[in-house]
Amino acid sequence: MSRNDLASSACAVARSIEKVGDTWSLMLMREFFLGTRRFEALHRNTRISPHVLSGRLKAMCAEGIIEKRQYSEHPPRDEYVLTEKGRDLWPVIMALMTWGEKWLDGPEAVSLRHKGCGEEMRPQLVCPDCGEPVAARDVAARISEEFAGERCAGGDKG
Amino acid sequence: MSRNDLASSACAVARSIEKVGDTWSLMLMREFFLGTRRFEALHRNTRISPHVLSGRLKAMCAEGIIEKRQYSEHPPRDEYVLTEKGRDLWPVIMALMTWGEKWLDGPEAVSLRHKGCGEEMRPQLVCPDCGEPVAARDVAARISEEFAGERCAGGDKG
DNA sequence: TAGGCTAGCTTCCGTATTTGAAGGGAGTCA
DNA sequence: TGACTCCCTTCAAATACGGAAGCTAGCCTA
Repeated sequence: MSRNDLASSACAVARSIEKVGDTWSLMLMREFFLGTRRFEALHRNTRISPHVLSGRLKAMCAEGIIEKRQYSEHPPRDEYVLTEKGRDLWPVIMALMTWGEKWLDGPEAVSLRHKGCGEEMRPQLVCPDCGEPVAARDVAARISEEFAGERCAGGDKG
Repeated sequence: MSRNDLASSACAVARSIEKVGDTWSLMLMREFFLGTRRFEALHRNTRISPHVLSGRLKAMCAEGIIEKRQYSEHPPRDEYVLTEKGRDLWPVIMALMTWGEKWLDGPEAVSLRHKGCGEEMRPQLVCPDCGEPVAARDVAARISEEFAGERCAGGDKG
C-alpha cells in the first residue's frame, strides 16, 4: 500500500503517521519548537533541500499544522508559525528526544525548563487517573472490531 | 543532506528520527505494541511490501530495537520481538495516537487500560518535579553551543 | 513420491520521490 | 547600477518504493 492510504485507517496512529510520520516533517517540527520560522533558517538548520522544504511547508499549511504569516510588507516576507494543532505535536518530539538521549550516544543538546515550577526537567508520561508513570508494560490495549477487520489478522495473534 | 547524516547530529531528536522517523518503521512499532510478531502478520496488518518489510526488520534488529527469535524448530520459524530499547519507543506511538484522536477525524480504534489502577485512560505528559501537565508553551528550551554551531543559524532567530 | 500448502523471505521492474545544484523574481542597500 | 537577501522553483540524476512473482525449506495428504 502507499503512504496515502494510511489517511483512511481506523487507527489514529496510522492517520497521524500519514500527516507527520516522515523524516523531514519531524525535523521541521523540531525546528518549529526551537522557534525557527523562516524559509532560509529552516533550510540552514535542517539542511532540507529547498524543493522538499517547499513541499512540506505547503502540505503542513494545507493540513493546518502551520500558518503562513507576513512579517514584513516591504519587502514582502513570510514566516511559518505553528497553529494549536501543530503545537499539540510537541509530545511526539519530546518522546523522540527522551528516547534518543537514553539510547543513542551523544551530547545533551537541549535543556528544558518548566516555566511553572522553574525546574530543569524532561517531561514524563503518567496515568491521568492515578498519577503513576506508565510504560508499555503497564497498559493493556484492546482494538475495536472495525480496526481488527482492517488489519485482516486472519484469526491468529501474529 | 541525506537522512543518514542525522545520525551524527548533536540533537537527540535528529538521531532518533534517523532510526525510527519514517512511515514504515513507525507503523511497525505500532504493530509490535499491538502484539504482532511474525513476518506474514506484520505484512498483512500494515500492508508493507515484503521487500521493505524485510529491510526494516533487518535494520531494526541491527539497531537493537527488536530481536529475532526462533519459536519453532520444525519447521524453523522466526518471530520478532521488541527489546527494552524498542519498548521505550512506546511514548512516541502514544503521542501520535493522542494527537490523531484529537485532530484527525476517525473512530477510536484502540482502548487502553492502566493495569495499575484499572482505569481506561490516555497517558498524559507531566513535569516530573511538580506533577503539573506540560505542553509546549509551558517549557523554555535552550540549546547547547555545539548544537547551535551545527545549525549555523547565522545570528538570527530564524 | 507426488502434489500441494505455509512461512519467510528475495528478486525484479516500472514508477514515484528525493537530492543537489542551479536559477529566478522581488525587493533593499550603497 | 550592481550587489545582496529572501523565498522559493526547475531540472537531471540517484534512490526508494509498490506490487507481483519466485524461491526455499519443511510439513501434510494420499
